[in-house]
Amino acid sequence: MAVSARRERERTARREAILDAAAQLIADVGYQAMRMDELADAVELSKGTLYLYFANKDDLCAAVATRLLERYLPVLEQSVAEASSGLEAIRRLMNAYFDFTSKNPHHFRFAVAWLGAHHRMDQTSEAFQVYRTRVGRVIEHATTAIAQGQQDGSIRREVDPLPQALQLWTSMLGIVLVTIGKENISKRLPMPVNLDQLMPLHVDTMIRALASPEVA
Amino acid sequence: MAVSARRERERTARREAILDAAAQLIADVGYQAMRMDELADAVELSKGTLYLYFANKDDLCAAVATRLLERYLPVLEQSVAEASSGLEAIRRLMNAYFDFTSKNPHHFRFAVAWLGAHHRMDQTSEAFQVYRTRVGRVIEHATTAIAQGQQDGSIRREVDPLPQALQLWTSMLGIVLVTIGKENISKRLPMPVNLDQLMPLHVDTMIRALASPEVA
DNA sequence: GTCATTCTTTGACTGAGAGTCAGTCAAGAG
DNA sequence: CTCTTGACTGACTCTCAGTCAAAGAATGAC
Repeated sequence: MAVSARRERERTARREAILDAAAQLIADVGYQAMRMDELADAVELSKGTLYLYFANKDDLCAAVATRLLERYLPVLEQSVAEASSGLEAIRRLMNAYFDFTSKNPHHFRFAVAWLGAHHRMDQTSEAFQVYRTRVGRVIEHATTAIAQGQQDGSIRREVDPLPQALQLWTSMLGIVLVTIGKENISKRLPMPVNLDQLMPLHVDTMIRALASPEVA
Repeated sequence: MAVSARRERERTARREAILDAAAQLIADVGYQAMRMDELADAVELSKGTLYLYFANKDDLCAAVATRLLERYLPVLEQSVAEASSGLEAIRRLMNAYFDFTSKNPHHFRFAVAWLGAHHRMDQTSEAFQVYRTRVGRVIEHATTAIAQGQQDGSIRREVDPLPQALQLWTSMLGIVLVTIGKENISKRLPMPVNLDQLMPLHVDTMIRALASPEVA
Protein backbone atom coordinates (compact mmCIF):
# COMPACT_ATOMS: atom_id res chain seq x y z
CA MET A 1 0.00 0.00 0.00
CA ALA A 2 1.85 3.11 -1.23
CA VAL A 3 -0.99 5.24 0.05
CA SER A 4 0.02 5.24 3.68
CA ALA A 5 3.58 6.12 2.69
CA ARG A 6 2.36 9.13 0.73
CA ARG A 7 0.04 10.10 3.56
CA GLU A 8 3.00 9.98 5.88
CA ARG A 9 4.98 12.26 3.56
CA GLU A 10 2.13 14.70 3.28
CA ARG A 11 1.71 14.76 7.01
CA THR A 12 5.39 15.51 7.51
CA ALA A 13 5.27 18.24 4.89
CA ARG A 14 2.28 19.88 6.53
CA ARG A 15 3.97 19.67 9.89
CA GLU A 16 7.02 21.37 8.43
CA ALA A 17 4.86 24.06 6.86
CA ILE A 18 3.32 24.76 10.25
CA LEU A 19 6.77 24.91 11.85
CA ASP A 20 8.02 27.28 9.15
CA ALA A 21 5.15 29.68 9.68
CA ALA A 22 5.45 29.39 13.46
CA ALA A 23 9.19 30.06 13.35
CA GLN A 24 8.54 33.16 11.28
CA LEU A 25 5.82 34.43 13.58
CA ILE A 26 7.81 33.69 16.71
CA ALA A 27 10.82 35.49 15.26
CA ASP A 28 8.59 38.51 14.65
CA VAL A 29 6.56 38.77 17.81
CA GLY A 30 7.88 36.18 20.28
CA TYR A 31 6.33 32.92 21.30
CA GLN A 32 4.07 34.35 23.95
CA ALA A 33 2.55 36.95 21.67
CA MET A 34 2.21 34.48 18.78
CA ARG A 35 -1.45 33.50 18.65
CA MET A 36 -2.68 30.16 17.43
CA ASP A 37 -5.42 31.79 15.32
CA GLU A 38 -2.84 33.96 13.66
CA LEU A 39 -0.65 30.94 12.95
CA ALA A 40 -3.61 29.03 11.52
CA ASP A 41 -4.25 31.97 9.26
CA ALA A 42 -0.63 32.12 8.14
CA VAL A 43 -0.51 28.44 7.11
CA GLU A 44 -4.04 28.61 5.66
CA LEU A 45 -5.39 25.95 7.97
CA SER A 46 -8.00 26.10 10.65
CA LYS A 47 -6.97 26.29 14.25
CA GLY A 48 -8.32 22.82 14.98
CA THR A 49 -5.89 21.36 12.46
CA LEU A 50 -2.90 22.72 14.34
CA TYR A 51 -3.97 20.61 17.27
CA LEU A 52 -3.90 17.51 15.10
CA TYR A 53 -0.19 18.07 14.58
CA PHE A 54 0.81 19.39 18.00
CA ALA A 55 -0.62 18.67 21.41
CA ASN A 56 -0.65 22.33 22.45
CA LYS A 57 1.10 25.63 21.97
CA ASP A 58 4.06 24.76 24.19
CA ASP A 59 4.57 21.52 22.33
CA LEU A 60 4.59 23.38 19.03
CA CYS A 61 7.05 25.94 20.36
CA ALA A 62 9.30 23.18 21.64
CA ALA A 63 9.33 21.71 18.14
CA VAL A 64 10.26 25.09 16.67
CA ALA A 65 13.01 25.50 19.26
CA THR A 66 14.32 22.01 18.62
CA ARG A 67 14.54 22.52 14.87
CA LEU A 68 16.35 25.81 15.35
CA LEU A 69 18.86 24.38 17.81
CA GLU A 70 19.33 21.32 15.63
CA ARG A 71 20.27 23.49 12.70
CA TYR A 72 22.74 25.42 14.79
CA LEU A 73 24.46 22.41 16.38
CA PRO A 74 26.86 21.91 13.45
CA VAL A 75 28.07 25.50 13.89
CA LEU A 76 28.74 24.86 17.55
CA GLU A 77 30.52 21.63 16.68
CA GLN A 78 32.59 23.37 14.05
CA SER A 79 33.65 26.05 16.50
CA VAL A 80 34.86 23.42 18.95
CA ALA A 81 36.63 21.40 16.27
CA GLU A 82 38.69 24.39 15.13
CA ALA A 83 40.04 25.15 18.60
CA SER A 84 43.74 24.79 19.33
CA SER A 85 43.20 23.84 22.99
CA GLY A 86 40.44 22.85 25.38
CA LEU A 87 40.41 26.32 26.88
CA GLU A 88 40.16 27.84 23.42
CA ALA A 89 37.32 25.44 22.61
CA ILE A 90 35.41 26.72 25.63
CA ARG A 91 35.93 30.28 24.54
CA ARG A 92 34.69 29.49 21.06
CA LEU A 93 31.76 27.48 22.33
CA MET A 94 30.65 30.35 24.55
CA ASN A 95 30.97 32.85 21.74
CA ALA A 96 29.12 30.60 19.31
CA TYR A 97 26.30 30.10 21.79
CA PHE A 98 26.09 33.81 22.39
CA ASP A 99 25.99 34.35 18.66
CA PHE A 100 23.15 31.88 18.27
CA THR A 101 21.09 33.37 21.06
CA SER A 102 21.65 36.90 19.82
CA LYS A 103 20.32 35.93 16.42
CA ASN A 104 17.41 33.96 17.87
CA PRO A 105 16.41 35.82 21.00
CA HIS A 106 12.90 34.39 21.01
CA HIS A 107 14.18 30.85 20.94
CA PHE A 108 16.21 31.69 23.98
CA ARG A 109 13.28 33.30 25.77
CA PHE A 110 11.39 30.09 25.20
CA ALA A 111 14.26 28.07 26.65
CA VAL A 112 14.26 30.21 29.77
CA ALA A 113 10.51 29.87 30.13
CA TRP A 114 10.91 26.12 29.75
CA LEU A 115 13.56 25.98 32.44
CA GLY A 116 11.73 28.37 34.70
CA ALA A 117 8.35 26.71 34.23
CA HIS A 118 6.99 25.72 37.56
CA HIS A 119 4.29 23.25 36.67
CA ARG A 120 2.62 23.98 33.40
CA MET A 121 4.67 22.52 30.61
CA ASP A 122 4.12 18.86 29.96
CA GLN A 123 7.65 17.52 30.05
CA THR A 124 6.55 14.07 28.92
CA SER A 125 5.62 15.12 25.37
CA GLU A 126 7.93 13.90 22.67
CA ALA A 127 8.80 17.42 21.55
CA PHE A 128 10.27 18.13 24.94
CA GLN A 129 12.11 14.81 25.06
CA VAL A 130 13.82 15.74 21.82
CA TYR A 131 14.52 19.30 22.87
CA ARG A 132 16.07 18.02 26.05
CA THR A 133 18.53 15.81 24.22
CA ARG A 134 19.60 18.74 22.04
CA VAL A 135 20.31 20.88 25.06
CA GLY A 136 22.19 17.95 26.49
CA ARG A 137 24.30 17.86 23.36
CA VAL A 138 25.51 21.41 24.01
CA ILE A 139 26.42 20.60 27.59
CA GLU A 140 28.24 17.49 26.46
CA HIS A 141 30.41 19.54 24.12
CA ALA A 142 31.35 21.82 26.99
CA THR A 143 32.12 18.85 29.23
CA THR A 144 34.33 17.26 26.58
CA ALA A 145 36.13 20.53 25.93
CA ILE A 146 36.92 20.93 29.61
CA ALA A 147 38.24 17.37 29.89
CA GLN A 148 40.32 17.95 26.78
CA GLY A 149 41.68 21.17 28.24
CA GLN A 150 42.84 19.24 31.26
CA GLN A 151 44.63 16.79 28.97
CA ASP A 152 46.39 19.50 27.01
CA GLY A 153 47.20 21.51 30.12
CA SER A 154 45.18 24.61 29.29
CA ILE A 155 42.56 24.03 32.02
CA ARG A 156 43.11 23.45 35.74
CA ARG A 157 43.20 19.81 36.85
CA GLU A 158 41.04 20.32 39.91
CA VAL A 159 37.83 21.19 38.09
CA ASP A 160 35.22 18.52 37.62
CA PRO A 161 34.19 18.67 33.94
CA LEU A 162 30.45 17.99 34.10
CA PRO A 163 29.55 20.24 37.05
CA GLN A 164 31.77 22.96 35.66
CA ALA A 165 30.17 22.66 32.22
CA LEU A 166 26.79 23.07 33.89
CA GLN A 167 28.06 26.08 35.80
CA LEU A 168 29.27 27.56 32.52
CA TRP A 169 26.03 26.93 30.67
CA THR A 170 23.87 28.08 33.54
CA SER A 171 25.80 31.26 34.22
CA MET A 172 25.46 32.12 30.54
CA LEU A 173 21.67 31.97 30.79
CA GLY A 174 21.56 35.11 32.90
CA ILE A 175 24.11 36.92 30.75
CA VAL A 176 22.24 36.07 27.57
CA LEU A 177 18.88 36.97 29.07
CA VAL A 178 20.13 40.42 29.96
CA THR A 179 22.10 40.88 26.76
CA ILE A 180 19.21 40.11 24.42
CA GLY A 181 17.03 42.50 26.35
CA LYS A 182 19.72 45.11 26.83
CA GLU A 183 17.79 48.02 25.32
CA ASN A 184 14.92 47.51 27.73
CA ILE A 185 17.03 46.47 30.67
CA SER A 186 19.46 49.36 30.62
CA LYS A 187 16.38 51.55 30.94
CA ARG A 188 15.25 49.38 33.84
CA LEU A 189 18.44 49.77 35.81
CA PRO A 190 18.98 52.91 37.83
CA MET A 191 22.60 53.48 36.76
CA PRO A 192 23.84 54.28 33.26
CA VAL A 193 25.25 51.07 31.90
CA ASN A 194 26.63 49.67 28.68
CA LEU A 195 25.45 46.09 28.49
CA ASP A 196 27.35 45.32 25.28
CA GLN A 197 30.44 44.62 27.33
CA LEU A 198 28.65 41.99 29.36
CA MET A 199 29.07 39.04 27.03
CA PRO A 200 32.80 39.42 26.32
CA LEU A 201 33.47 40.26 29.96
CA HIS A 202 31.73 37.10 31.04
CA VAL A 203 33.74 34.99 28.61
CA ASP A 204 37.00 36.52 29.85
CA THR A 205 35.98 36.06 33.45
CA MET A 206 35.12 32.41 32.99
CA ILE A 207 38.26 31.74 30.99
CA ARG A 208 40.35 33.25 33.77
CA ALA A 209 38.65 31.04 36.32
CA LEU A 210 39.26 27.89 34.28
CA ALA A 211 42.76 28.51 32.95
CA SER A 212 45.58 26.62 34.57
CA PRO A 213 48.04 28.89 36.43
CA GLU A 214 50.90 28.46 33.96
CA VAL A 215 48.67 29.71 31.11
CA ALA A 216 47.31 32.70 32.99
CA MET B 1 -9.82 68.43 58.32
CA ALA B 2 -8.66 65.26 60.08
CA VAL B 3 -10.88 63.26 57.76
CA SER B 4 -8.54 63.23 54.81
CA ALA B 5 -5.64 62.25 57.05
CA ARG B 6 -7.58 59.29 58.36
CA ARG B 7 -8.68 58.37 54.85
CA GLU B 8 -5.05 58.41 53.83
CA ARG B 9 -4.14 56.07 56.70
CA GLU B 10 -6.97 53.73 55.86
CA ARG B 11 -5.95 53.68 52.25
CA THR B 12 -2.38 52.76 53.14
CA ALA B 13 -3.57 50.08 55.52
CA ARG B 14 -5.81 48.54 52.88
CA ARG B 15 -2.99 48.61 50.38
CA GLU B 16 -0.78 46.79 52.86
CA ALA B 17 -3.51 44.24 53.50
CA ILE B 18 -3.72 43.56 49.78
CA LEU B 19 0.06 43.21 49.58
CA ASP B 20 0.09 40.83 52.56
CA ALA B 21 -2.49 38.57 50.99
CA ALA B 22 -0.80 38.76 47.60
CA ALA B 23 2.59 37.92 49.09
CA GLN B 24 1.05 34.90 50.77
CA LEU B 25 -0.68 33.70 47.62
CA ILE B 26 2.37 34.28 45.46
CA ALA B 27 4.53 32.38 47.92
CA ASP B 28 2.08 29.48 47.67
CA VAL B 29 1.34 29.26 43.98
CA GLY B 30 3.62 31.72 42.17
CA TYR B 31 2.74 35.04 40.65
CA GLN B 32 1.55 33.66 37.34
CA ALA B 33 -0.84 31.20 38.91
CA MET B 34 -2.10 33.71 41.46
CA ARG B 35 -5.49 34.88 40.21
CA MET B 36 -6.89 38.31 40.88
CA ASP B 37 -10.31 36.85 41.80
CA GLU B 38 -8.63 34.59 44.30
CA LEU B 39 -6.72 37.52 45.77
CA ALA B 40 -9.89 39.61 45.98
CA ASP B 41 -11.48 36.74 47.83
CA ALA B 42 -8.55 36.45 50.23
CA VAL B 43 -8.64 40.14 51.23
CA GLU B 44 -12.45 40.17 51.25
CA LEU B 45 -12.68 42.85 48.61
CA SER B 46 -14.13 42.79 45.16
CA LYS B 47 -11.84 42.46 42.20
CA GLY B 48 -12.60 45.97 41.02
CA THR B 49 -11.22 47.38 44.27
CA LEU B 50 -7.82 45.82 43.64
CA TYR B 51 -7.61 47.93 40.51
CA LEU B 52 -8.19 51.07 42.56
CA TYR B 53 -4.98 50.33 44.42
CA PHE B 54 -2.86 48.87 41.62
CA ALA B 55 -2.86 49.59 37.91
CA ASN B 56 -2.71 45.92 36.95
CA LYS B 57 -1.46 42.54 38.07
CA ASP B 58 2.17 43.22 37.13
CA ASP B 59 2.12 46.46 39.04
CA LEU B 60 0.81 44.69 42.11
CA CYS B 61 3.44 41.97 41.80
CA ALA B 62 6.16 44.59 41.45
CA ALA B 63 4.96 46.13 44.71
CA VAL B 64 5.09 42.73 46.42
CA ALA B 65 8.59 42.12 45.04
CA THR B 66 9.79 45.54 46.14
CA ARG B 67 8.55 45.08 49.68
CA LEU B 68 10.23 41.69 49.91
CA LEU B 69 13.56 42.92 48.55
CA GLU B 70 13.34 45.98 50.77
CA ARG B 71 13.00 43.81 53.84
CA TYR B 72 15.96 41.71 52.81
CA LEU B 73 18.34 44.58 51.98
CA PRO B 74 19.51 44.99 55.60
CA VAL B 75 20.57 41.34 55.62
CA LEU B 76 22.61 41.86 52.46
CA GLU B 77 24.13 45.00 53.96
CA GLN B 78 24.96 43.18 57.16
CA SER B 79 26.70 40.40 55.25
CA VAL B 80 28.90 42.92 53.45
CA ALA B 81 29.65 44.86 56.61
CA GLU B 82 30.97 41.79 58.39
CA ALA B 83 33.45 40.89 55.67
CA SER B 84 37.17 40.99 56.36
CA SER B 85 38.07 41.94 52.78
CA GLY B 86 36.47 43.06 49.54
CA LEU B 87 36.77 39.58 48.10
CA GLU B 88 35.18 38.13 51.20
CA ALA B 89 32.39 40.72 50.93
CA ILE B 90 31.67 39.51 47.40
CA ARG B 91 31.51 35.93 48.60
CA ARG B 92 29.13 36.85 51.37
CA LEU B 93 27.01 39.00 49.13
CA MET B 94 26.62 36.19 46.62
CA ASN B 95 25.73 33.71 49.32
CA ALA B 96 23.27 36.09 50.92
CA TYR B 97 21.58 36.73 47.59
CA PHE B 98 21.38 33.02 46.92
CA ASP B 99 19.89 32.55 50.34
CA PHE B 100 17.27 35.20 49.68
CA THR B 101 16.30 33.79 46.31
CA SER B 102 16.14 30.25 47.64
CA LYS B 103 13.73 31.36 50.32
CA ASN B 104 11.68 33.46 47.89
CA PRO B 105 11.79 31.60 44.62
CA HIS B 106 8.61 33.20 43.32
CA HIS B 107 9.96 36.68 43.88
CA PHE B 108 12.93 35.70 41.80
CA ARG B 109 10.79 34.23 39.03
CA PHE B 110 9.01 37.53 38.89
CA ALA B 111 12.31 39.39 38.62
CA VAL B 112 13.34 37.19 35.71
CA ALA B 113 10.02 37.73 33.98
CA TRP B 114 10.46 41.44 34.53
CA LEU B 115 13.91 41.41 33.00
CA GLY B 116 12.90 39.11 30.18
CA ALA B 117 9.72 40.99 29.37
CA HIS B 118 9.74 42.03 25.79
CA HIS B 119 7.06 44.69 25.64
CA ARG B 120 4.29 44.01 28.04
CA MET B 121 5.23 45.38 31.42
CA ASP B 122 4.70 49.05 31.84
CA GLN B 123 8.06 50.19 33.12
CA THR B 124 6.83 53.70 33.75
CA SER B 125 4.59 52.78 36.69
CA GLU B 126 5.80 53.92 40.08
CA ALA B 127 5.98 50.38 41.42
CA PHE B 128 8.58 49.54 38.80
CA GLN B 129 10.51 52.75 39.41
CA VAL B 130 10.86 51.77 43.05
CA TYR B 131 11.70 48.16 42.31
CA ARG B 132 14.38 49.31 39.94
CA THR B 133 16.12 51.41 42.57
CA ARG B 134 16.13 48.45 44.98
CA VAL B 135 17.80 46.22 42.42
CA GLY B 136 20.26 49.02 41.80
CA ARG B 137 21.05 49.04 45.51
CA VAL B 138 22.19 45.42 45.32
CA ILE B 139 24.41 46.12 42.34
CA GLU B 140 25.89 49.13 44.09
CA HIS B 141 26.90 46.99 47.05
CA ALA B 142 28.70 44.62 44.71
CA THR B 143 30.43 47.51 42.95
CA THR B 144 31.59 48.99 46.24
CA ALA B 145 32.82 45.62 47.48
CA ILE B 146 34.90 45.13 44.34
CA ALA B 147 36.43 48.59 44.61
CA GLN B 148 37.18 47.92 48.26
CA GLY B 149 38.79 44.61 47.37
CA GLN B 150 41.09 46.44 45.00
CA GLN B 151 42.05 48.80 47.83
CA ASP B 152 42.82 46.00 50.26
CA GLY B 153 44.59 43.91 47.63
CA SER B 154 42.21 40.95 47.63
CA ILE B 155 40.83 41.68 44.15
CA ARG B 156 42.73 42.19 40.88
CA ARG B 157 43.43 45.79 39.94
CA GLU B 158 42.54 45.37 36.28
CA VAL B 159 38.84 44.73 36.79
CA ASP B 160 36.40 47.56 36.29
CA PRO B 161 34.10 47.51 39.33
CA LEU B 162 30.72 48.40 37.81
CA PRO B 163 30.83 46.18 34.71
CA GLN B 164 32.22 43.35 36.80
CA ALA B 165 29.48 43.79 39.39
CA LEU B 166 26.93 43.56 36.61
CA GLN B 167 28.61 40.46 35.26
CA LEU B 168 28.45 38.95 38.75
CA TRP B 169 24.80 39.80 39.28
CA THR B 170 23.78 38.75 35.80
CA SER B 171 25.61 35.45 35.84
CA MET B 172 23.90 34.65 39.13
CA LEU B 173 20.49 35.03 37.50
CA GLY B 174 20.97 31.88 35.47
CA ILE B 175 22.44 29.94 38.37
CA VAL B 176 19.59 30.94 40.65
CA LEU B 177 16.97 30.22 38.03
CA VAL B 178 18.26 26.69 37.61
CA THR B 179 18.87 26.15 41.31
CA ILE B 180 15.38 27.11 42.42
CA GLY B 181 13.91 24.83 39.80
CA LYS B 182 16.44 22.06 40.30
CA GLU B 183 13.93 19.30 40.97
CA ASN B 184 12.19 19.95 37.66
CA ILE B 185 15.28 20.82 35.72
CA SER B 186 17.34 17.79 36.62
CA LYS B 187 14.45 15.80 35.17
CA ARG B 188 14.59 17.99 32.08
CA LEU B 189 18.26 17.40 31.42
CA PRO B 190 19.30 14.20 29.70
CA MET B 191 22.25 13.45 32.01
CA PRO B 192 22.06 12.60 35.70
CA VAL B 193 23.07 15.74 37.54
CA ASN B 194 23.28 17.09 41.04
CA LEU B 195 22.31 20.73 40.86
CA ASP B 196 22.92 21.39 44.55
CA GLN B 197 26.60 21.92 43.79
CA LEU B 198 25.83 24.63 41.29
CA MET B 199 25.53 27.56 43.64
CA PRO B 200 28.72 26.97 45.68
CA LEU B 201 30.62 26.04 42.53
CA HIS B 202 29.60 29.30 40.91
CA VAL B 203 30.70 31.30 43.95
CA ASP B 204 34.09 29.57 43.97
CA THR B 205 34.50 30.05 40.24
CA MET B 206 33.74 33.75 40.41
CA ILE B 207 35.98 34.25 43.42
CA ARG B 208 38.84 32.57 41.61
CA ALA B 209 38.33 34.86 38.61
CA LEU B 210 38.35 38.00 40.78
CA ALA B 211 41.08 37.16 43.31
CA SER B 212 44.41 38.86 42.85
CA PRO B 213 47.24 36.43 42.00
CA GLU B 214 49.01 36.69 45.36
CA VAL B 215 45.84 35.61 47.19
CA ALA B 216 45.09 32.67 44.88
C1' DG C 1 -19.87 4.18 -11.27
C1' DT C 2 -21.55 4.00 -6.66
C1' DC C 3 -21.64 3.52 -2.03
C1' DA C 4 -19.72 2.53 2.60
C1' DT C 5 -15.78 3.41 5.34
C1' DT C 6 -12.16 5.84 7.13
C1' DC C 7 -9.22 9.72 7.57
C1' DT C 8 -8.78 14.85 7.60
C1' DT C 9 -10.28 19.33 8.30
C1' DT C 10 -13.22 22.76 10.01
C1' DG C 11 -14.82 26.79 12.74
C1' DA C 12 -18.18 27.82 16.08
C1' DC C 13 -17.98 27.05 20.81
C1' DT C 14 -16.23 26.74 25.79
C1' DG C 15 -13.62 28.09 29.70
C1' DA C 16 -10.24 30.75 32.17
C1' DG C 17 -8.72 34.81 33.65
C1' DA C 18 -7.45 39.94 33.24
C1' DG C 19 -9.36 44.18 33.25
C1' DT C 20 -13.76 47.71 33.13
C1' DC C 21 -17.49 50.58 34.47
C1' DA C 22 -22.20 52.01 35.63
C1' DG C 23 -24.23 51.93 39.75
C1' DT C 24 -24.69 51.49 45.10
C1' DC C 25 -23.70 53.02 49.55
C1' DA C 26 -21.89 55.44 53.64
C1' DA C 27 -19.76 59.32 55.55
C1' DG C 28 -19.21 64.14 55.84
C1' DA C 29 -20.74 69.15 54.52
C1' DG C 30 -24.08 72.69 54.41
C1' DC D 1 -32.64 66.61 55.18
C1' DT D 2 -30.19 66.80 50.93
C1' DC D 3 -26.12 66.93 48.27
C1' DT D 4 -21.40 65.65 47.23
C1' DT D 5 -17.58 62.76 47.33
C1' DG D 6 -15.06 58.82 47.14
C1' DA D 7 -14.78 53.86 48.16
C1' DC D 8 -16.50 49.81 46.72
C1' DT D 9 -19.02 46.27 43.94
C1' DG D 10 -19.79 42.47 40.70
C1' DA D 11 -21.65 41.53 36.41
C1' DC D 12 -19.76 42.32 32.10
C1' DT D 13 -16.36 42.45 28.13
C1' DC D 14 -12.37 40.86 25.82
C1' DT D 15 -8.70 37.84 24.48
C1' DC D 16 -7.01 33.60 23.57
C1' DA D 17 -5.93 28.45 24.16
C1' DG D 18 -8.00 24.43 23.43
C1' DT D 19 -12.38 21.15 21.95
C1' DC D 20 -15.60 18.60 19.30
C1' DA D 21 -19.59 17.49 16.43
C1' DA D 22 -20.27 17.85 11.87
C1' DA D 23 -18.73 18.36 7.01
C1' DG D 24 -15.78 16.92 3.45
C1' DA D 25 -12.42 14.20 0.85
C1' DA D 26 -10.10 10.08 -0.36
C1' DT D 27 -10.07 5.14 -0.76
C1' DG D 28 -11.44 0.66 -1.82
C1' DA D 29 -15.00 -3.11 -2.57
C1' DC D 30 -18.34 -4.51 -5.63
